[in-house]
Amino acid sequence: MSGPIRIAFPDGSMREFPSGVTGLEIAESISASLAKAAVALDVDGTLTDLTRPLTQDCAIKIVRRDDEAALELIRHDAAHVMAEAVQQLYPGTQVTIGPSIENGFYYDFARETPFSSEDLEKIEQRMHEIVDRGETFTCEVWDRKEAIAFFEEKGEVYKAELITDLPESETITVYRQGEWLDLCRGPHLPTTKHVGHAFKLMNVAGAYWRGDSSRAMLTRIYGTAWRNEKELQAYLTMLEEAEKRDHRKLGREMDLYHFQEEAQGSCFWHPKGYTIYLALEAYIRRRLRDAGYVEVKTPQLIDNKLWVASGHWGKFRENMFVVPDEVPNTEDEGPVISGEANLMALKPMNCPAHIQIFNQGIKSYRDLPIRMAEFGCCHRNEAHGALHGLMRVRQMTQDDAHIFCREDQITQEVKAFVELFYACYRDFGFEEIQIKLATRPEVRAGSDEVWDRAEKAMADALEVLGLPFEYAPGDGAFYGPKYEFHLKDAIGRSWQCGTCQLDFVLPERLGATYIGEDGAKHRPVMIHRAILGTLERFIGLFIENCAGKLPLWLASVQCVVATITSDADGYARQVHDALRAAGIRAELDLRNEKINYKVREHSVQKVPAMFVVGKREAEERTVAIRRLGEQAQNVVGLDKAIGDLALECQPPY
RNA sequence: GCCGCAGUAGCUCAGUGGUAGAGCAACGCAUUCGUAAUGCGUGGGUCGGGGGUUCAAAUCCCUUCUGCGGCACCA
Repeated sequence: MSGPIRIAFPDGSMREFPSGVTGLEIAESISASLAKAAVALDVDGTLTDLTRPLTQDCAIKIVRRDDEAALELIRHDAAHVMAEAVQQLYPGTQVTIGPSIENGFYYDFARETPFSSEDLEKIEQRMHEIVDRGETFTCEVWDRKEAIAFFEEKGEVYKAELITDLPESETITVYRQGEWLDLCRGPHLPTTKHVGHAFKLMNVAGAYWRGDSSRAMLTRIYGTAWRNEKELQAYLTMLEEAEKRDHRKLGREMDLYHFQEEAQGSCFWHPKGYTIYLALEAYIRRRLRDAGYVEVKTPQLIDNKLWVASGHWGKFRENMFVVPDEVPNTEDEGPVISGEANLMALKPMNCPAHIQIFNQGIKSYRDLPIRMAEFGCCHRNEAHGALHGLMRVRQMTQDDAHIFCREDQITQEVKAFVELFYACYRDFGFEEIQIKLATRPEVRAGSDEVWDRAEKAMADALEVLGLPFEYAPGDGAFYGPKYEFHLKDAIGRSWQCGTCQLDFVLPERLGATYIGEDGAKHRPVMIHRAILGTLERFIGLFIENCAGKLPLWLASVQCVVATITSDADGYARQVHDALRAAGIRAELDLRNEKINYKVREHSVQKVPAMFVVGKREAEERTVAIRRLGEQAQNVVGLDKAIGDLALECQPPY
């Protein structure tokens, strides 16, 4: 071994150790208790095994089991422990991959018969035993060929394939825990005992080998794992709470909308739900108008000639509903459709139609940018398994718009859009918005050179705005790169809402031009953009985000006037009329029920304000205000109460 | 579309081969009550659809549809 190496500690101090020293030895040199608590070593920002020899100068941090950083290891190790348990209990089951994920871990198995929920209990039981056994995790470096031969011999063809596909430069490491071992990059905790017992297997699901739908379907078991029982319980409680704010459940309870099998994936908006929808649409319409947009309306059903020209027929057809342009056969016998008619399609997007409007007449460079908006109802033939309440529907309405501009206007237009986007999201109180820049997909239109330019323009705009983003390679639309703005639902699933897509391709395919300063024809660039995305998904997410307690301006019923006894009926009607006259969405509850019952019912319905009136209020011309979620009653003069509420019902824009 | 699970009254759910149940909701009657469930009574079902096994099927088998959780795909 060469000379000593210099180790930097988190407090800034520096010490020398002989080359080959391990994290465990360093911890021991500090204190026995630290050595006992230590589970891994952070070397220059990368987690490694405690027993790995250090041979270079580096900055380290000793990770204790209680540290946040240990969670990932606990989860990854739990996956290994689960895999061992499964192979013990169900010999012949092949292991594939098992990473740690947010809140837990999973492992994909290849097995003829699927796991049942009783199997999960057994596996969990065995996992506890393996943890108690407390085998040491040891890392071994194997020869590539021998490793492949070993796994093939064992019948572990998936593991063998993984090794075969690892780059030559990669060292093949295997982690052993007692009798059991797995191909793994590591790092791991010192022993299986360190996993602890705060884990739970959650569910079984199918998953394609290597995420490829043309390959084998494996069985995935999901689990959750935490540092202690308290954290585990807190997580399980959070899941229960989240279930209560599921927009599908709330939509039914609050009588907002429903779905039924005759129109799967398309929403039936009830009066109360549609009130929310209309209020939201009106809001975004005001925003767009003031941001210099014009609004249009284009056809639903369009001949496939246009879809062929736009490229949708080639690249997007499997997601389109196609309709033959013919009179259906009305005879009882024989096919309804001849199969020979010209085809039309329900529009899956508005863009080609907007270009048709742009193409009418001659456009000058002075006309640009043209910001053309449409609350266009689109249909997409989504796979059955993809449908999910309002989040994933087949009929959707986007707050869609296309900005036709010159290349030199791209940056300013994109920037203006992103600013408008954030101004709107602030109004809804969404805090966590994740931005992804999705780049060229495999199936695409347009030259690489055009894509280079478009992707660069998109990245530059975000950098100018100082907004952090991640790349989503290959996720772009077939005509251009895009920003995806993601929001999370109640249980943490991420959904794309807003979008902003740069498109050099469609204007060319559909022959859009403008006359430049030089008197020659030029191609406009097209920016496809949506702030809320689809109204359906956005409303679903927003309902989950506020647990059904919508802000006043969006609440379908903003105020209920409820009487204590029928003596106050006449006055209650006056109050109700006055509320309506003030533009407030109010309802009247004159039922012969106790006030307790009425308060409970309207609270469950999440009505934000109640005006309770009895004999006293009628005599004094007041109302007893009770706000949702509060116990207190506030007796206020009628005119002031209505004035204040009307003010509060104003939309944020 | 793929893997798994589920489908019983408007909602939540019980019912493992022998006459379809409960709570809430609805409806009727009584009750006029001061801030989260007043009492009594009544009606309500092709047990998702189709086929099969059986003397007999909500229950067992096959098939199909839809929903749920993932995967794949995507706003």
